[in-house]
Amino acid sequence: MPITLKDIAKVCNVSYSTVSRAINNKNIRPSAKMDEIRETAKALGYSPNVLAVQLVKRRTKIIGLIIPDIANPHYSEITKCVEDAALERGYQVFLCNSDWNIAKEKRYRDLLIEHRVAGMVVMPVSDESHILFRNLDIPIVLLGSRTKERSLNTVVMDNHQAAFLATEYLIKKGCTKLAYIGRRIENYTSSDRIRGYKSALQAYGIADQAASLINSDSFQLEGGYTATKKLLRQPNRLNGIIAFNDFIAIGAMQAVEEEGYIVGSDIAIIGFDNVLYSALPKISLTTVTPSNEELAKKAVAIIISYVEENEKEVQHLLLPPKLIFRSTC
Amino acid sequence: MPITLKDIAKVCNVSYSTVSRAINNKNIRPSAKMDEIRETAKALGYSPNVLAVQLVKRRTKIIGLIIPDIANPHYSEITKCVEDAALERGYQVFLCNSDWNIAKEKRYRDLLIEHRVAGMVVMPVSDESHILFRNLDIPIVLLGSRTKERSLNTVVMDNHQAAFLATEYLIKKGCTKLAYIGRRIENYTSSDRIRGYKSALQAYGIADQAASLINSDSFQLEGGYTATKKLLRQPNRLNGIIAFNDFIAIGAMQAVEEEGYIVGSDIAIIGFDNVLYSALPKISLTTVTPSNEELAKKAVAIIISYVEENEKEVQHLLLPPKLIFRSTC
DNA sequence: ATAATAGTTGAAAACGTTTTTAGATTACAG
DNA sequence: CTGTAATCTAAAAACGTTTTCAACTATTAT
Repeated sequence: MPITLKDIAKVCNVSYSTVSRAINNKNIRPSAKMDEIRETAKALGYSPNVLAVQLVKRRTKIIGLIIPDIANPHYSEITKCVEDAALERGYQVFLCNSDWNIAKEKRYRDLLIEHRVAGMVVMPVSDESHILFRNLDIPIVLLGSRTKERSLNTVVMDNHQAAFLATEYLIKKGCTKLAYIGRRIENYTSSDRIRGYKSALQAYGIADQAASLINSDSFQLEGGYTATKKLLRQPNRLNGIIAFNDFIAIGAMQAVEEEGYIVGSDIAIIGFDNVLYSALPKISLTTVTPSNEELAKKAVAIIISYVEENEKEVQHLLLPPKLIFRSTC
Repeated sequence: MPITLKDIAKVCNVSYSTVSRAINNKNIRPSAKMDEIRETAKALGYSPNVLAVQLVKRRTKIIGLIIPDIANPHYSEITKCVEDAALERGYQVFLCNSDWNIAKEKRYRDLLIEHRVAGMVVMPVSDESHILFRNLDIPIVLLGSRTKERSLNTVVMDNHQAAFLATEYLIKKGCTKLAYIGRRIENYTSSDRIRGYKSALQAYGIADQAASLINSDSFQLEGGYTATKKLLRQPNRLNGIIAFNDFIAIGAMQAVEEEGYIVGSDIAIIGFDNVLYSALPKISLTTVTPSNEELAKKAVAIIISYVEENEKEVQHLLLPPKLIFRSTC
């Protein structure tokens, strides 16, 4: 059994409250006795029972992180950033993998509440799952997705601006016939990017018939691949593709190459999210993304502001997008 | 403040110990009163305080997972598997990212002890860090790396057999001049694979001059790339490469292609670990790996056997390797 | 109807801390 | 020396549970 305060107290012939004070430096003056207590604590290998501490203090230093798929590099990178940001502030991360499963997400939500976490950072499975996190009297931060109800804190990239930037970049690179490949889903991420795409078209006076909006069957490689194949069979070949995400973009690259065009010079392609694959020399996809570090830092900061500074206001943060220039444009 | 047992007890006019029993179904017979208690608990939104439960039961249902880099797909996949395996047994994962930093690893070790986790699954930063986990009176499982001291549980792929299998496969595919690219490091993973390579050479009567052992500068793409470049400048061209890991293998692929040879037909390449990239159609690397699910399941099972079945024996599990056939051989 | 038994219940202790309270000691000024 | 303030210490309460124990209440067998 682990050593407790009482064990140390017995050895040092003091009460265990004195030991507690010695270890937490709650004494005004340092003294020989205090030193002695600290030394025997170390000698006995004392390790404070965080469970007891948290129980009596009625707060934990744990942040729950709910993400859809830790094996996906996009999420694992964010996880790393959240972990780093938490550690920096003295907090730990309780990892929850919802597996794109809303039932699991709910289960984890309850579990985290039972564990009395300081707060939760959530990348929800879908927009419907947002309601799971309302009225929880634990601070919640939605990461990377906006929501209709304004009661939840959000930290997201400015997707409108991001898509605008991406489209503008292609136009400035000389692209005259553009296509946006994505999924038409009732979802802020999607609709913001589409809006951004459209306002860039307008801002640069690109005619409607020179800019299409194509549906992808999935968010994966295949979706981008088949959509692009279809696009390339149409007359009046396009020369710029904005893909909803990097996977779709990589699928598009494959299709473009198969059809005998050269990615970058014949057809420029830009994606979103800066997935790990995109950096591979063989792929080298130009993409736009928020800084994950920023995203994570802000999210953690919001939670801590609630529990430590007694913040009450709901926060909605829009982070500026960042273009990552590589070889597909 | 959250609802407690006492709140429910007050409403139902019973003692709080009765409420506890009702909620945990510790009563032999179901009765109307029990149902009433459970209903008011639900109505009030009762959520048990796990901290208190864990304190009094003197055990948690948390497994600490210490890995070097969650953003690396290799580790994030294992993380996912550990998380799944834990969830299946009713445990949760406390994620710790050591960042290849032994000081951080130590800090996390202490933190997990303070949290009184049920056990730890560790993928150590280096062989030296093994000693951090000795004599902890918490069950420890080293995942994916063997250690000299037999006091720690280990679950690893049989690296000797794995390298043997990989080499044998190349030989049977018709490769006559082989090279192994890896790092010569005092490390079981490395040395076991080298031994496996050598015993396959011996078993199939490959002469020493037809089989080299090349050092890679790093475990990354570049290491494999430069080593292969060097190899290809030698006379009497090789036709089969066994790389210590997939990154080195992918680097080697790049070099092979640059030198004008065709991966697969001219020069076969096989890696280890089945990193996520390896599955990409553009890469499609043949590789050998353990089943991460198995690895994780066994590790979790060992920890649970200690805490729930009072197991005392240290276990050393060797998991069979698995060849993943793709297009580089 | 009564005794024996089985099942249910409430009080209380325990888990390992922090923190409040009140008491004891020290220090210092008058 | 005494009185007061300042500081330190021990005891006890609290955090929210589970669990033991003893007391009680049904239930069954005689």
